[in-house]
Amino acid sequence: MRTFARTFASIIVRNMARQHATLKDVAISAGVSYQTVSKVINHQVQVTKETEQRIWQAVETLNYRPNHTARALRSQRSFTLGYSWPPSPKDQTNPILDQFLQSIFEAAEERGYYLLCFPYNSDPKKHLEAYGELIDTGRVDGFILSSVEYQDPRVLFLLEHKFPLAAFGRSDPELVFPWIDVDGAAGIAMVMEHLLELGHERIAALAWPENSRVGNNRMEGYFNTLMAAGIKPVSGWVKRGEGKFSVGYDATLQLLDLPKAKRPTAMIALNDALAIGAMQAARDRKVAIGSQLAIASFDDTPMVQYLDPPLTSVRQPVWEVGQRIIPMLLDYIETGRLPEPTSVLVRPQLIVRGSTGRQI
Amino acid sequence: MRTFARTFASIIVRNMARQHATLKDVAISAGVSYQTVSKVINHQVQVTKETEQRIWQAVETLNYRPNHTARALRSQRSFTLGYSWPPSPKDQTNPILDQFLQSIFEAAEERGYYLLCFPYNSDPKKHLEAYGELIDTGRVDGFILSSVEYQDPRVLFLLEHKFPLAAFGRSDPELVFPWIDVDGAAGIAMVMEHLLELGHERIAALAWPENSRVGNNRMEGYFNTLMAAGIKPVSGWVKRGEGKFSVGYDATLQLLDLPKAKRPTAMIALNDALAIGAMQAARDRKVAIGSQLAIASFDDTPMVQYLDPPLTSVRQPVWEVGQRIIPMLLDYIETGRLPEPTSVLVRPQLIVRGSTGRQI
DNA sequence: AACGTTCGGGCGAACGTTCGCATGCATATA
DNA sequence: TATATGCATGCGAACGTTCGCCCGAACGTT
Repeated sequence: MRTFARTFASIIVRNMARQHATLKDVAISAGVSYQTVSKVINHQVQVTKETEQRIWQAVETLNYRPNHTARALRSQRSFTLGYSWPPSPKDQTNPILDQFLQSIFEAAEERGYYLLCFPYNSDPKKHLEAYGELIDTGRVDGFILSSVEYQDPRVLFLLEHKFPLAAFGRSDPELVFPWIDVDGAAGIAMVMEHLLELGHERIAALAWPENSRVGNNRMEGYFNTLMAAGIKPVSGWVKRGEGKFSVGYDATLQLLDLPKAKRPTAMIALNDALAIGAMQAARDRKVAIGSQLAIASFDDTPMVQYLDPPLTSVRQPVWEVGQRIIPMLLDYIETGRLPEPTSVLVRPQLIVRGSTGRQI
Repeated sequence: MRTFARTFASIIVRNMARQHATLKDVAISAGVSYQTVSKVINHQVQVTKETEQRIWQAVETLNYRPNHTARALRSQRSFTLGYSWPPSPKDQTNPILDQFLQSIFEAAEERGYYLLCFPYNSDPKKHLEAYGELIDTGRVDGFILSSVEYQDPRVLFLLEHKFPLAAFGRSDPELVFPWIDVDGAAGIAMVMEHLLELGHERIAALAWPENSRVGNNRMEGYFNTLMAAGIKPVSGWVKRGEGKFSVGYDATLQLLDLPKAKRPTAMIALNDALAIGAMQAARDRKVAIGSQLAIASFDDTPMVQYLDPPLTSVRQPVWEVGQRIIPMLLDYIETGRLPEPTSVLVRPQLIVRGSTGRQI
């Protein structure tokens, strides 16, 4: 037996007697039928200047606002977008969450939409149920997704149900849906070229596990740049693991404990936490960051500018992503056709700081 | 002339022919009237075991889900809560946002509610309009507020409109509304007692401007503890400014450049960014953090555990705040009476690390 | 035998919109 | 003068629920 109404039934409905003006009130005040008022408000029909004038006048004096729920019921559209994202682990902060949210809220509001946010259930099956419920109860017109992976169950589910979505991040190339992504390969390539220019040729990498879509994309920038420079990658110099401090710390200790001839002079990290771990390892081994070991990373968490030395990092154009993903989704919802272009790749920006100071 | 429907009129309504089962479908399938189905689903009426059985069976096979919009229209309740928060400045990350959001999303979902998030408009007048619109269009049943200040316009507005709210943070004592807050005074007092135990008696403070409600509350913990220990506060040792790196850095340099006899041996900061600035200043003046100068702060941003040395800081019980604020608001909405207790103060937790290491 | 009570369930209405079509009137056309 | 065209507006219905009231049958009580 389902229980979707378990709380509903027991609610004591409050009567605040808060009366809003309705279409009918406006109609009476303006001396027309309420359907005409509706049409004027929605700019659907031509009326005489005077009638229109009277109607808007009445709207103004009665302080009329169309009831969203009634409008949604009749038009079968909720003007609401669903969004849920994986929470960041306790020992880390999501560096782009706030900005991304503010950006999509603003872009959505501009077109008359709001965002409905719901918890991220770590059990994929239950998480998909949440999407199903929002769809079936008609609460949302589409979804924003982020942290998309290969064969992402959410993407597959929504495609299967032919329900509109737009994602921050790619999935498998053969899955066609609106997405926008930061060109991670280009970002790391910028870092690599920066290091090459500084004279580094022995560059290690702190990477993520091989099943990470985002990680693999960023690492393309590493391998491609090395290849283009005619440098053969050293297999032991690519360390993989979770993107957290301890992984970066341990991996870097291993690298620094290599015999001098086999030691890298620079390293890139796929995110800031790894790089911060690397910096601590360097300090513990009395290796001067910047001059003896250059370190650079990805994300540009605001506070890395205050590390000692400040960390060179790649900054994602988060605000832009938010501003662009919303129109993609809304165009899809409102026209029923995939937006053109269906997918967008934006370039990140390299922020050079002291951690990649000139080599001695 | 208002334009609330400017986008609405021009929308090409898509016909995805996505058919959901309705009450009537279930009723036909179960051989009863659709109103009876409604009552069974909402547990409002007694029916025979067999009838109920047939109805739930039909619900199951047709995969029926009550249409949220219709339910909201009829019952005049949206089962949605509004939330908007001030975006963090570009050079800082909001350390508790993600956890707080996940917590309130989860707590709300548990009682059948979702959160509608909308952008924070820095112009207070326009920002209040957003609240007004959500109220007037019936999109939300109540609001969550955070970063509440003295004479907070949002609080005043909602109280005036008698619209339900619950806040993370206090406002003026004479304003009665549901709120939950972290006891900042207690948090700083814990830090102060920790420093006193270590033998420090010369303790400076990096504080916020005097019009900050949260800041003043935290500083109570500073002054009260000093007074209780019989230590007279030194006026020049309380530095005030925005809670950012550069302020902490500059203020600390000033303190460290005092003649040795007038110099503090420890300092507290009202947030992590200030403390990180202080640490950098200490490094630049070759002052050993922990032994020569103890530094402690408030917030416990995840990454401060990775600073060198790791930073002693006060951690807010963010998850708990989220779990408790939602029931406060929902009880208020559903019963129409202020929740009991109307306001709650929770204690933060002191996390001791190397930055307050033993004094030499 | 007449009467109240309880139980199971039905019925019409309402929530506030939008939609499709009809209608009346004035103007232009045959 | 009769007929087509356009314009401004009205009308009934529908979206999918919940709500309040009614009704008939079964049961027990006087």
